[in-house]
Amino acid sequence: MMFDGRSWRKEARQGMSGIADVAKLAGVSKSTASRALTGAGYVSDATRLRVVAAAAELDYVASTNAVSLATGRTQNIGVIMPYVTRWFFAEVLEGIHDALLQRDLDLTLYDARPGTQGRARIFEQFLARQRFDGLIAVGLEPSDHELERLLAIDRPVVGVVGEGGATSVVAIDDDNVSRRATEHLIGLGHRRIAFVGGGTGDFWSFVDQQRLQGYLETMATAGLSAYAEHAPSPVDLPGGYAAAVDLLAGVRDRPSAIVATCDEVAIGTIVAARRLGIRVPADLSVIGIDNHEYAEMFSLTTLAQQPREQGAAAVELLVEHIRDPGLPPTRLLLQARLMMRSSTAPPPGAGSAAYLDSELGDVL
Amino acid sequence: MMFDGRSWRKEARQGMSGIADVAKLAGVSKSTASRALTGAGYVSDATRLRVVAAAAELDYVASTNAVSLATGRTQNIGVIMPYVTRWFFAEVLEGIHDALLQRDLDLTLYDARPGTQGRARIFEQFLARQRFDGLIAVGLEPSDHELERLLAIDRPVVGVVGEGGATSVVAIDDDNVSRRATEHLIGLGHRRIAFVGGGTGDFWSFVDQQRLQGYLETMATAGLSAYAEHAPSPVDLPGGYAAAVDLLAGVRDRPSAIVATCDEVAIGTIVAARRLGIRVPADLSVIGIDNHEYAEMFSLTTLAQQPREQGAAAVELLVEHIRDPGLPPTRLLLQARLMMRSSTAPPPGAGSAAYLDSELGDVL
DNA sequence: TTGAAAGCGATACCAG
DNA sequence: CTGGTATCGCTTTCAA
Repeated sequence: MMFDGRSWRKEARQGMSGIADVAKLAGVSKSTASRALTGAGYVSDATRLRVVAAAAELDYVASTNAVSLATGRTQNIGVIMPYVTRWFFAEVLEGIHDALLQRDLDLTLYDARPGTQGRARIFEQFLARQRFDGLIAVGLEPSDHELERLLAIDRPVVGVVGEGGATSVVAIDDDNVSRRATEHLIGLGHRRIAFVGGGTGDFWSFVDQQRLQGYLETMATAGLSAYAEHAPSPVDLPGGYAAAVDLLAGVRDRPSAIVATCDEVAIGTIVAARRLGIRVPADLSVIGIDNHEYAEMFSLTTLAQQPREQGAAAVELLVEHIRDPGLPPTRLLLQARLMMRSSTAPPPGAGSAAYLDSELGDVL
Repeated sequence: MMFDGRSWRKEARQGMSGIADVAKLAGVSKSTASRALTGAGYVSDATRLRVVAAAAELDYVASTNAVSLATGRTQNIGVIMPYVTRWFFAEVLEGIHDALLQRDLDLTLYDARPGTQGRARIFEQFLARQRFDGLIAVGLEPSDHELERLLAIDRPVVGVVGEGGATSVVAIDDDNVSRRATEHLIGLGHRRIAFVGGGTGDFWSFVDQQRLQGYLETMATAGLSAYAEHAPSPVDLPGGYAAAVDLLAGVRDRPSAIVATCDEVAIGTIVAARRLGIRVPADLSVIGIDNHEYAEMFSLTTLAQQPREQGAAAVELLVEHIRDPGLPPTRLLLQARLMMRSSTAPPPGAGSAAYLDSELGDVL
């Protein structure tokens, strides 16, 4: 006895034609149609053409669910990140998105803001669904428990920013980057150099820790530890602004230069300085890390990283891991480039005595 | 003859247990297990408990692909927007994301930047796949052809920002919003009021057109058409900065107040003014639209909209449309609220003659 | 209240 | 090179 299973959902793919329709129109079997369309297996050129024509004729689009079920591949990549509103993350996201688009892969977004209930749900429920062939984790900094959940999913994971360990990672060398920023300032003749940024209490991100570390070590190496000073702040523009006001306002012997943990903080610092009547770079040098979209407008000297490229590289890496699950974890380190603009200069009383940073030569 | 179809992909769901395993462990049939887990159909409490326990025991997670294939529901929502890096869009995205998370729905992101090849691919290929039960289009402003593709997909669509027409929309009344901004300035005694922002050539967004329109009409109504002036600029901070420099630098009889098309442009304007030695609000009043995260830091008076709420509302609307496909299109207009800060004041020579905007009363 | 079996729409094996 | 058929893992009908 025939049972019409369609009855309970006759509207589901209403109008959509399936591969059976294509096969019928082309006068071949479903198998052949499938082979012709996917390119897997032998099909004569003649029939392929007929099938392709039929598919076009019918506006055939394969049901991804059916394909996924049959192949075990979702053609979808998960992206999980702690912020989508911050510049770096949004840029990485776009880089990932564009790279995926080119490979015909979809992107499912998980916005896992630290400390939120949503984040917990993502780790407990959403990731377990494994609606993706692989996952890109951007600056995630998972807790031990979260990491465990992450490794429990049976799909390759690639990180952007951070250490990696068991998974592949693309990042810049954060320690080295703040070192170069600091050295640039020292090279200009500054001694009293402060570091602005990094967490306030709860969320001290790994990246910021590394950058502070690089700064401190560089100061120590230069024998400038006594001048080292750290003004913590939320890692955004208003945060940098507030921290800079605290650091600079009404103080007589303030630092002559500042290393900011990122451009947002650096720009906040510049805005604060201007408001306080402190001239940049005449009275105060500021260097950032990022090359934010606003950097040029504020003439900010910075170490440029390319988040879009990092996103694209992560996609490449992930795709390789999906193709070959046996691949060992890689650590891809991208270089940051010093962008000389005019927020840094020799310190106030330095005159011509200041010597130029070696890297400056590359630019001039 | 038995054929073991698993051979070609024995690793696919390795370790994952299916509903068959759950059923076996609970000592029931797959059907019963399914009913117990999904809550559809009759199951005795006793067996339900056993099934649920078995599922927990095995860490059972339903294969979304199989579920989708069987039910025709993907449990996934598509979000398409022209930018993910701009404040408003990123905020809406977070609002949508969080609302979806609560409803156990996934989010697939389509970043359709105007004029890019990727955008074309999204419309031609990705949307056609219909990997979602519904779509939210944020400030998309589709071309005729794009709109056609959009309507061709057999799924409900909800817009955020814009007109809507055939689809439901949540938005603020852009025309009215710039009217109120302009009236606020006029109320303070300003006459020479310029409008900054809006497209440069190619992309004149609908929203910006409406806001410019509202400004022009308000000026006309107040008999101030002669003073009206429009400085077009890219709709971002550097764009506002550049436009403001052009508008204000080295001019003797410059405007005493500016309506910016959004806060990013307004802030760019403030930064430019400060750099030029023009005091805000003493010499120049600036009002924006948005209540951007930086607005407070720049003491920006603005008409606050709540993008997160708009995103959440869009989700709500969309879910209703999915539940009941017959529902007629709705247009949900949210109110913007005037946030008085200190970037606006009576014009330079006004003294006590300036009268206060009626809306000011609400705040004081 | 439960179970058996027919789909959902594709892919991939095997035989021809 | 092509076609028949058994899956992928789940839901839903229908009969018991």
